[in-house]
Amino acid sequence: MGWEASLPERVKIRDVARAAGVAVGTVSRVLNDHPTVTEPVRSRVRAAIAEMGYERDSVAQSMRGGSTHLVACAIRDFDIPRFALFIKEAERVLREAGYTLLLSSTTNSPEVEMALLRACAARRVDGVMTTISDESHPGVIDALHAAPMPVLLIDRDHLPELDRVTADHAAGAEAATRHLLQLGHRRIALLVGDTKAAPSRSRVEGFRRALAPAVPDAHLLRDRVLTSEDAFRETMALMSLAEPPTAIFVAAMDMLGGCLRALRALGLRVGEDVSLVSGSDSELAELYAPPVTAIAWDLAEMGRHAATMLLERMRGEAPDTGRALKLPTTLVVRQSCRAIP
Amino acid sequence: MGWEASLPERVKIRDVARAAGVAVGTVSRVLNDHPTVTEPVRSRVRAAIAEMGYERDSVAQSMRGGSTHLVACAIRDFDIPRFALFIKEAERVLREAGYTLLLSSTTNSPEVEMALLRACAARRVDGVMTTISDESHPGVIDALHAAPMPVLLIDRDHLPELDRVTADHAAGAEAATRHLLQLGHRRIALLVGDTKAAPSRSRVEGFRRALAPAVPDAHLLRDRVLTSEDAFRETMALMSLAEPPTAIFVAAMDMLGGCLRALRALGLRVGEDVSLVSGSDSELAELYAPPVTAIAWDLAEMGRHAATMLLERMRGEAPDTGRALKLPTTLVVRQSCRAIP
DNA sequence: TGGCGCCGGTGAAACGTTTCATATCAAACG
DNA sequence: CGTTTGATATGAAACGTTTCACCGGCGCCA
Repeated sequence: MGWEASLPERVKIRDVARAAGVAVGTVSRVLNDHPTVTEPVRSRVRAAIAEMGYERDSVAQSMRGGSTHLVACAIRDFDIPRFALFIKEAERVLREAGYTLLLSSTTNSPEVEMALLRACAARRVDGVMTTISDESHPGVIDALHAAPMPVLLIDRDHLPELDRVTADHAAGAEAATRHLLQLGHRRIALLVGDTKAAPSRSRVEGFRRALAPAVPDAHLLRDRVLTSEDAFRETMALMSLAEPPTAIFVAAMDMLGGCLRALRALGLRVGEDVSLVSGSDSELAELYAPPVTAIAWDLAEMGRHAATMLLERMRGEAPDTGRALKLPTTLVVRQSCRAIP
Repeated sequence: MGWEASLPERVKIRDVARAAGVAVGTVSRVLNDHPTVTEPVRSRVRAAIAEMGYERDSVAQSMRGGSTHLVACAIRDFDIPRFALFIKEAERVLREAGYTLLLSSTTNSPEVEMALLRACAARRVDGVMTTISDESHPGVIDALHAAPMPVLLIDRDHLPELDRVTADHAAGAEAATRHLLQLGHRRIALLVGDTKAAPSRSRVEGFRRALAPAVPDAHLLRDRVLTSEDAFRETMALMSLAEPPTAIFVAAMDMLGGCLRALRALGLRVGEDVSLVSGSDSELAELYAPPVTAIAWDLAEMGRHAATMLLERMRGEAPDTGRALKLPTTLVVRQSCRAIP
């Protein structure tokens, strides 16, 4: 293999210095583009570096300097396909700024989240962007505040002292619900994720706001829909009620598939037998027959901004107070909702 | 914020030693569970660690020890939704083994890939799992061999001296093509990605094998389909041919959406006007109307095995020769293919 | 020509851990 | 009782870089 036995004895700054006939400090100054080094020396050192294939050891660099140029991103579950866009853009921005992305799953557990923050501190990670699963968990909140590096929250809005990027889920949910109301729907079911976290709570809030002064039927409000199977099960249950809903607003992220599977299993036609709005847009929503009305927002932009804000904060260019960016959501009206008498 | 000005002066091993009234070396031995520490000393040190909230600095640890417990994963593009499953499982296995995943996009460029390997060396990353965009690029091949850490290839099979996990795309493509042939199709279009890399080449190979002794019509063979827009464009072009194909095998990963968009734009019905097979399975394929016949393989298992094999290699538990794991593909027959006279 | 300031370069300390040779001490043994 | 042995703990070196106090020599001015 090459990497196991006969390690070619990594070349270090000392070897370069010896080869170039200068002191190690001088090589370091060349590497870091210090002005106080004369041209002949600089090029001699550069030549030695090139010839010997020297590569800086960033562990040693971090050891001395402090910064690791590592940024951690932690979310509940990577296989939420839409989140890939967030990560992709965040990684791009960070990479172009010389940072490396470190990815970790929180598995939706406060304990894991606390462990993660500790691990980031131990690794001297320069910055963290993360969701958190339970906004009122004191341990996690303490850990966030005690973190020795800047933390940016993804889609969480309850800690004004931290930077955060969110999508306007309340407005999205309100618009979706109004859309259904205008079409004459009164029995509207809502599927959301964990209401311990902002997105689901905001969606419920927007839902209630649109319904007011009427209040939602408790039977039609289902939370803790976290997996595709949950969505399948809840949809089955909803449509088996004595008085089933005339419309389903499947607001939990990427749960449309589970819902559609259930409707298919029940032999119900979307748009005909039950109207449908998805809380997040996807190719599936776009290309399904009929195409499914959905709430859309720009996850790539969200990732881009998250990375940018975190970079500013790490560089100390940000104000003392936490900054909030709330991205707009839009309702993409398609053909999955029918007017009812 | 807490992290900016008044850093609470991180507690180090020396402070713990002083508090416990022992030498730093002793604290280190307690931390690393060395047997040569008496119980009273051990518990005294443990108490001091707990009380002071000491946390090991893993940068310093790596500095001295060598291992960073970092594993890099690099693929072309994260927003290939199916790959999230791979990453998710790989991350889980690695995390449970005490490693942290470092994620990077290669942007399908050999230069970036070479830079990435150098950066991994500089960071003293313990292992790398990666795709590579051009299997015959000498620079990348040299870099792979010169890498000072184990490298595992994802879905690449051309370097027998390296570990690798692949899916049997050739068999999948062959099965899909036979399926279409049996239904009477003769003009079958194939959309694949970059044939500089194994998956696309294997798919073409399986396609040819099924067709033999007939040879594919060059007009119906489209490679370099890398984005959804490419798939859209190529599908439009194919169906506008004087003699359009009766079936499309959209074998490039996650390109089904683009293809379906084009067919919809042309007003062509899947199954009726043109048969369709997708080279990778997805919710879209499963739930589309009609459901789309697709080639499936277990990406989660692929990620799991990749991580496991890399862990074994890093621990030196693997044989000297590169190991290959080829996951089977299955053809999930749905209703997107019609028999033709 | 001698003193001074300045430029370019040097060498060592420091970062926080692990490890290794060494010191200490009690028990065991002749 | 003196010596060996074995078990624990100690202190310093080492990891590879950056930085900083310092030094030699050069040109400039008196």
